[in-house]
Amino acid sequence: MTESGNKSDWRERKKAATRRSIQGHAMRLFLEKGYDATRVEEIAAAAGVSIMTFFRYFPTKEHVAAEDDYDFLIARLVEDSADGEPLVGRIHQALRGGLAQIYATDRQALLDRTRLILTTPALQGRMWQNQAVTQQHIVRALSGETVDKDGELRLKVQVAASFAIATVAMLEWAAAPEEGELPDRIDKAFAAFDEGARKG
Amino acid sequence: MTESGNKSDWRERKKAATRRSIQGHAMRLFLEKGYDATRVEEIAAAAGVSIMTFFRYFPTKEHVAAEDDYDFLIARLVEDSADGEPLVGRIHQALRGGLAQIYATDRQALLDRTRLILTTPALQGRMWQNQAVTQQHIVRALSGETVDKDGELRLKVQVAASFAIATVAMLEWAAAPEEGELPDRIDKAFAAFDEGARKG
DNA sequence: TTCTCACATGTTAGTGACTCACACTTGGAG
DNA sequence: CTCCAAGTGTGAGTCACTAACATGTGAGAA
Repeated sequence: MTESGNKSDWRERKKAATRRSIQGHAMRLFLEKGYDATRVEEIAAAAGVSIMTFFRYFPTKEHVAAEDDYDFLIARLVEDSADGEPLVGRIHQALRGGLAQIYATDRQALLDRTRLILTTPALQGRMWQNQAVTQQHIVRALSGETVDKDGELRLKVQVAASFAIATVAMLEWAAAPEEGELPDRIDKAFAAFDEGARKG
Repeated sequence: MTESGNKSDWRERKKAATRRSIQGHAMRLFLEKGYDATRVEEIAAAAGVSIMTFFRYFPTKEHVAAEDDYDFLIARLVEDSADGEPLVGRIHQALRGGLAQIYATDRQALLDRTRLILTTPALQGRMWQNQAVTQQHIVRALSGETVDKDGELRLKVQVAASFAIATVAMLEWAAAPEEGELPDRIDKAFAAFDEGARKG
C-alpha cells in the first residue's frame, strides 16, 4: 500500500477520527450538562481515550468548545475579494458568503456552539482571542495592498470594526434565532451601522 | 470619630488598603517575573495575607491584572454626552476625555497593564469580557433614548464598533508608545476609520 | 468594663485542569 | 524477525480555586 501519495495517511485518518470523536462527545456532554459541570475525564472516557490523549489533541478544555475551523475560510474569502471597494464592504460580503456556506451544512452545530459560548463566560474570552488571531491573519494578508503606516492602521481599524459588527449579529442570532437567520442578521447589523453613522 | 457619615468606614478603608496592596504587589510581580510565573501564593505572601484572602478580594488571578475601574467612568461619560450627534462620535469623545483624565495621573500604570495584557493570552480574553460588560452598560443606559428594536441593534453595533476601534488604538499604543500618546492614537484610529469607510 | 455579635481572616482538605517523565504497544520498513 | 517510531497510557506532581470550619478582633449593648 505504498502507492498512496503519503507514507501513512492511515495514521492521519485515525487521528482525525479520534479528534472528531473527542470533539463530538465533548460538545454533546457540554450541551447536556453544561460546560463547567463536564470534566475532561468524562469526555476522555466517552471518547475511549485517556486524559493525556485528550490534551494531546486539544491544548485546553476551552479549545474543544471554542475552536473554529471557519477562521481560515473567512480570511481567504476576504483576501480573494475584489480590491478597490471599501474594506468594510469587502469584509461584510466575505463574512456573508462564508457563513452562508457554513450555514448550509452546519447551522445547528454553529448555533449550539455559539449558544454555549454565550452562556459560558470562560469561552467568551477564548472566542475573542480566536477572532483577534483571524483579524491579524487578514491584516497581514491585506497589508500587501498598502505600504504606508497610515494604511496599516486603517486596515486594522476597519477589520476590527467589521468583526465587532459581525459578532454582534452572531450573538443576537444565537440569543434569538427565531427572529431571523444569520446571513440576514449580518446584513441588518452592517446596515444598522451605516445608518447610525449617518444619523446617530 | 462617629461624625463621619457611615457606621464603620474604618473597615472600608482598611479593606480598600488591603485591596490596593494585593493589586500593587501583584502588578509588581507580574511585571518582574511574568504573569504565568507568578503564583497566587507569592502575591498573597507579598501582601501579607493568606491565599484565601486573596481570592476573597479578587475572584480569579486574572481579575487582579485585567480589572479596570475605568469602565464605569467611560460609561458615564458616554451617557452624559450630548444626544443628537452620531453615536460613534459621542463614544469617541467620551473615550478621549476619559482616557485623557486617566492618563494624566496613571499613564505609566495604564501602559504597564496594557502591555502585560498584550503579552499574556489569558488576560486578553478577560479584557474582552470586561469590554463586553462595559458595552452592555452603555447600551442599557442609552436604550432609553430609543424605543424600537432597530434602534437597539443600531446602538449595539455602534458601541461595539467604537470600542473595537478604540481597542486597536490602545493596543497599538502599548506596542509602540514612543510613536505617539494615547489620546492622539485614539483620534488617529477614529480618523483612519472614517477615511477608510469612504475610500476603502 | 464586660459580654457578645458580626465580620474579616486563617486553616485544612479537597477538586479539577494541566504537565512531565517514562513505560508500553503496535504497525511498518529493512 | 527485528528494530524503529508514532501513538498512547500511567503515575506523580503543580497550581488555581472552593467549601467547611475555626479563630481573632473591633464595636456596640448591657
